[in-house]
Amino acid sequence: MNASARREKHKKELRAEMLNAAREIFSRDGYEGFTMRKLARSVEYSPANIYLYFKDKDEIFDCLVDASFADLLEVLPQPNDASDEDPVSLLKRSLHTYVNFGLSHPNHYQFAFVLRPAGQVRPHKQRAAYESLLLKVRRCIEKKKFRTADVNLAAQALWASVHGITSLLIQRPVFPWVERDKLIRRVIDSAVDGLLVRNPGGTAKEKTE
Amino acid sequence: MNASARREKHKKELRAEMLNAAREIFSRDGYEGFTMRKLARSVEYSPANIYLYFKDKDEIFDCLVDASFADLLEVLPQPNDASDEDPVSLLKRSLHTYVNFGLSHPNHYQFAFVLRPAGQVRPHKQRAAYESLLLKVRRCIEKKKFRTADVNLAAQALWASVHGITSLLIQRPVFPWVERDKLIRRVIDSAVDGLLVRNPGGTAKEKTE
Amino acid sequence: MNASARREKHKKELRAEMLNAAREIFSRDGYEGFTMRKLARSVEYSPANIYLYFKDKDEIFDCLVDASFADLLEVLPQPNDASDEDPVSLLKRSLHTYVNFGLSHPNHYQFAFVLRPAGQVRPHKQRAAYESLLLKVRRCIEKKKFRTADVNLAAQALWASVHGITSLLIQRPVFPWVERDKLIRRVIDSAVDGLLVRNPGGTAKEKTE
Amino acid sequence: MNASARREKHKKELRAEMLNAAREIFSRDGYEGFTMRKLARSVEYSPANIYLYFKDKDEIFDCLVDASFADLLEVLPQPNDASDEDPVSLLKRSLHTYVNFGLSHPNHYQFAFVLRPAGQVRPHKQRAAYESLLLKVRRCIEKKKFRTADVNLAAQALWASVHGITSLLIQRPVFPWVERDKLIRRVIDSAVDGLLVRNPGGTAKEKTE
DNA sequence: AATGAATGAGAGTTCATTCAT
DNA sequence: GATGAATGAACTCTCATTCAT
Repeated sequence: MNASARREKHKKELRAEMLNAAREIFSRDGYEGFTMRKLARSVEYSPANIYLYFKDKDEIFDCLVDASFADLLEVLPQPNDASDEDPVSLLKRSLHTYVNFGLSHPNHYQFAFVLRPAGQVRPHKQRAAYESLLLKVRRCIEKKKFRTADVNLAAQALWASVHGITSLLIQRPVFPWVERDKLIRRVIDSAVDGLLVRNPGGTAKEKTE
Repeated sequence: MNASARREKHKKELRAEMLNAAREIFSRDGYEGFTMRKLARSVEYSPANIYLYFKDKDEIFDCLVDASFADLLEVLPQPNDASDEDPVSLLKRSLHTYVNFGLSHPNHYQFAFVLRPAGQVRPHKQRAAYESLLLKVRRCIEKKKFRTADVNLAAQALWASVHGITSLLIQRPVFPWVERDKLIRRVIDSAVDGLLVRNPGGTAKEKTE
Repeated sequence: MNASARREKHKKELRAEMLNAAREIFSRDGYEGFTMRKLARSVEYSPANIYLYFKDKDEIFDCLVDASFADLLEVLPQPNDASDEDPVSLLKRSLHTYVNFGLSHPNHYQFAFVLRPAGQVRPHKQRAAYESLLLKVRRCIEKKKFRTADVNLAAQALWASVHGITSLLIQRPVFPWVERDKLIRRVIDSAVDGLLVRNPGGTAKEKTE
Repeated sequence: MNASARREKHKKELRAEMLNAAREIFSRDGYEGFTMRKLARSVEYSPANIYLYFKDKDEIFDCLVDASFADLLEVLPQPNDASDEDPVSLLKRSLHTYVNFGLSHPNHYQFAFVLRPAGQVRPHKQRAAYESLLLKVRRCIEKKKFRTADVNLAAQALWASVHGITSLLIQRPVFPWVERDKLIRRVIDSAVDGLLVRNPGGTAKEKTE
């Protein structure tokens, strides 16, 4: 039906609008700083109305976390494609994508990795993102590119580095950072190159940044 | 005056006691989970009494952040001592100290680098810690150990890596991390070695972890 | 009109269905525990739809009270039938009926006599039930069975007793009551026998319960 | 200290004032109709202030129930005194006291026996009141005044009657009751006399009311 | 120096009710 | 006849903060 379909659509849009406003507030003010009333004010509806779209505050939060991980996963290069790409290059590309995702969706990133880590985050989707990294690392190991055979060690070291640069850039925007892209490249290159086997020819690019 | 001096001393002690209790609560319960009443109960004074020592909740928080940075600075190897140590080795030692400080004082670390990034952090002491890192990086550059001459680029890349591993380990204690020390060494080695000049002899340790 | 008649009928049925559901909820959850939404969910209509059948929550409540009294009246022995029954025996039978009605329709009884005494109960139907009692008492007096000629005094004393046992049994189901039927009989016998003239022959049954 | 003592006293008075206001509201509006805000308005303090005197709504309610039973117990003739009084006469006196207590403290009575019986009332003091009745009934049985030897049967039948008249008079003040005292006497006399052995001399007063 | 008493503001949430469709 | 969407008002309760003493 046209009427009911329009209504359905409107409902979906409103929900999305609420989620966007909520993400903004959560990121700006933190978990406890978010209030249903702030959200209501922001979307210009009554507080009560929000409860027609979400059971409670936590449901909103969980929705946002899920969505953030889903978005991240979507943007990450899938390990199955890029069939003949050099695994190290694919890996670096992935790490760049990760950082860029964080920087261009800082709110999403906060949800995924910073906010409220104490309150048991359902590890569901989180794990999927980590698995995606594992896969790419495993490829490098299989192709004898890495000095280590410990997939988890390598993956976690890499994650640490990219998380570090991403979260610092997001959380301390006023710090006098050097040129952003150069910095990111430096971090990722060091983190990956540090894992490579030291063949005479050296995969590591030798240019002085 | 003896009496007033004693009083002064008592006041200082009480302030310190309050700050310690506050840090405990802040890091156990988070920023919003901290309440003046909890603090009052903990130090066994009335809530009102706290206001004789601190203007408000935020002042307490800021004090703690400052103190955390001060503590960090104190523990970091001072660049002037250990004059004849290899600057790269000194740098690595510093980075390890940084991570270890964070892990053994997670509360301090949270204050210094994670909590409430929104509320304008006064960059005061924060900068001092960064300066300390800059100094050590500068040494490495002066001694031609690094491929880059950009002190800030190198320092920031290093900081990103160590912050990454520190904050992840603190914030996600339940994640199935590999052996902690090995992971930290891997991160720091990669980050630093990635900056080194590639002399044939290679400073980078070649052992497969 | 056939169509409109059918509609009228449907409307009546729906109203009745709503009232039944409402009674269930009112007596399960109490006056305040009843919510329009619960009712709506129970009859599987929208909350708004209820307002087409009832002005508001209170109207529903009042309807139920009225209905309860009507039901009670229906079940009470009508004074005109059983013409030749001993009036005392008829009276006792009525009182038993009253108590049993209360116990087997505790919801009705709560509505009729316990719930919301504050909110002005419209005395309409309530009075009819009392009249029915008056009639039977009057018979006893006319037949010289009672020591008192004050119909109201006798009726009210009787009502007090049966209301007492009924409401206590309903409201305090966990109390360690003695055998229920014996207790009820004891209450009613005392209440009625206490009103009888003390003829030597004595109507009062002399068995030790 | 004078100052602190005065404060202590003031605090007690305020608490008492709050309890009185609360009882009023609970009785008028029922358990759910009572709100902390109404109470606050009534004592002319801020809602928050009430929480300095009572943990929450339920604590207020429980206090009132306890106090009501305590008051009732206090006023009931103690079974140990009245050494040589006729046990039947003592019993009747007790029942009159019970009814009068209810009528002159209708709010207390509501708390003790009507309000919120569902939510587990702590049976503590309630039982004490019942025990007090049991004792007096037992005396009557020991002195061969009663036809029944079942203490609980007799006690419960009596309780039912007096509860009936008390609660009706309280809850339906607008009903056209006959003269109150006469009615109460009639109910109690019937209830007790109905239990007596039928000796030729008859304890039952033979006057036609 | 210390505190008991008090409060305004605000949190999340629920409810009866309305109204355009 | 029926309902989806919306809301104002109210709820209990907590918090940071103040002020007279």
